[in-house]
Amino acid sequence: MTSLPSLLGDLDPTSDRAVFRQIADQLREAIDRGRFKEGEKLPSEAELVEHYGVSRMTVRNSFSILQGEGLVAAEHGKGVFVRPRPPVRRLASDRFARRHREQGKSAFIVEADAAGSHPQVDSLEVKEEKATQDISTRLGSVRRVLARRRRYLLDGRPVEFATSYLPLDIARGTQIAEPNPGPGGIYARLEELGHHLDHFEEEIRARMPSPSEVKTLRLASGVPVIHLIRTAFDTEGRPVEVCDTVMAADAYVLSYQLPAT
Amino acid sequence: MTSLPSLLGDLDPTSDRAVFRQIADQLREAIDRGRFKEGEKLPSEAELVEHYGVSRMTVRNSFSILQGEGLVAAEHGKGVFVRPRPPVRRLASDRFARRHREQGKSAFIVEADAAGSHPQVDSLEVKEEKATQDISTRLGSVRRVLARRRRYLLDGRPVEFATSYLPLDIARGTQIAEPNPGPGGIYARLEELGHHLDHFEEEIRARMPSPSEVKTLRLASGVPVIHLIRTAFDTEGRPVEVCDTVMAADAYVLSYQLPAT
DNA sequence: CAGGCATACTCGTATAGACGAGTGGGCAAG
DNA sequence: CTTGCCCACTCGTCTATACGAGTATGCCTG
Repeated sequence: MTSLPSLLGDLDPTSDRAVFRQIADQLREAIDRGRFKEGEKLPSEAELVEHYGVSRMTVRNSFSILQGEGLVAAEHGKGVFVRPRPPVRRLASDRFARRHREQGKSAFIVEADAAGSHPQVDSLEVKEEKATQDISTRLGSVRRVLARRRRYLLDGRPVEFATSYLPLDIARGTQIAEPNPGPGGIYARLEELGHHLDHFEEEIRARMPSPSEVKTLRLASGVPVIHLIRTAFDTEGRPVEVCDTVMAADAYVLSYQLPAT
Repeated sequence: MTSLPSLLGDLDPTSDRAVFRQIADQLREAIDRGRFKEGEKLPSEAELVEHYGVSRMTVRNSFSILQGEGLVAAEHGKGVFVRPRPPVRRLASDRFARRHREQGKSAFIVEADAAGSHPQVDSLEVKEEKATQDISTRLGSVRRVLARRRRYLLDGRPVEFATSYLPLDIARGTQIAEPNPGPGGIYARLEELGHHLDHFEEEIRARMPSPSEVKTLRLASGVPVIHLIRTAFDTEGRPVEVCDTVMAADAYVLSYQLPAT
């Protein structure tokens, strides 16, 4: 065990590239080439210290680069491991089509079942509250809204956190204000209430998570979030719902179909 | 200058939260509350060492957390600054509509001009090459493809890097294989060649950038990329182009309209 | 054989010090 | 006044050391 297998090369002392970057480069390349496979343990800090003849902080700096890239994850007491690329969940753009709604189950549950995963919905909160500036603008200057918060899990792993906002004059006193909105979800209820849906607008951003998002989604470091804001419009052009969704980016691929007209 | 303005509190020695995290928390909160504004300089490492009575590495650890979150950026010799949230570029889902194409200018140029920014296209490369497994699959098992690579800049800042892949039997010898594809871009040429476009499929992922992406997009640390793969289908259902796009996530909001049918 | 403990190995946190390198301002020489 | 140098301040990199805490293993004891 004195010398690491020839998986890793030597440092170039003449290079102006910082040592900890050189080490990170070599590890990254070894991972990319499959020398270290998904879930596999990297050499320990001590082994790399020995192999490269550098101090421990330097090795740790290298690891922290790779963590920032989402390539590896450290586990206290065990080692540093190559992060598995988790199976991703595809969100098709037609998931809110009326025909799906008519089957009664929510899009999330249906899709997860189809993929053979165990879906779960969590931390449901339904309450009236003051609209933020942004939500108010999107809903057309409403002051207070009904907020429906929930977290989605797949095989026990939280992957998505979503909040729906609805104007009180639409939602108050209806089943939409109940924890369980009934078959087909709130879109089905909206249509029953005479708010026939015309189209959705979706805005997509990606960014690094806030600490609270890291917590609720149990995100590894180096995993961004996809922030999706969907507004539902009825046939009169009125916005009837805004849904604010934060997704673990390593769990999702969004998919859209656009006409070429 | 002996004591920092009361912008920052004290450490809680009884807390089990690591000191460098407590410091990061305080700085983050101060930034969120606007105590430090966009572009403003944070206290220097030395000042924080003094204020909190910790070692320099501990302060640097705190900064590295905030950098990982994309909240701050260090500038060598100057200080650590609150990252400005750059103005974002919206990509509408109808940007490839035929009516836009008929005006002759590319979507990027038109949109940027409209937003009052100075657009630029860069590092153009057009060549035939072997298709990767993924591209080959998407294009329907083609072996070799025409690849068109280009980088887009906005007011001098690179924001997007894109590669279009086309089957050789469609593109070879046409103006599509020229550096300048002519007015309306390659979609206009495809239609002229009889490949009438029917629809597009877009796949969206978000992830941390690779080192080479950091370089070509000049990304600050803590900025994810949006990875968009668009496939264009003609009216016969044949995929005629795959466009692989990597965007700086802090420069873009994607926007889609979906029918509620 | 089963349970529990000791131990070695892992990463996490923190200190202290050293030198390098980029930036900007002030001062001195021309 | 202008030029150029020096210096103070900034972050970047690296070393060496120490202790804490989580994990796994194997041995020892009952």
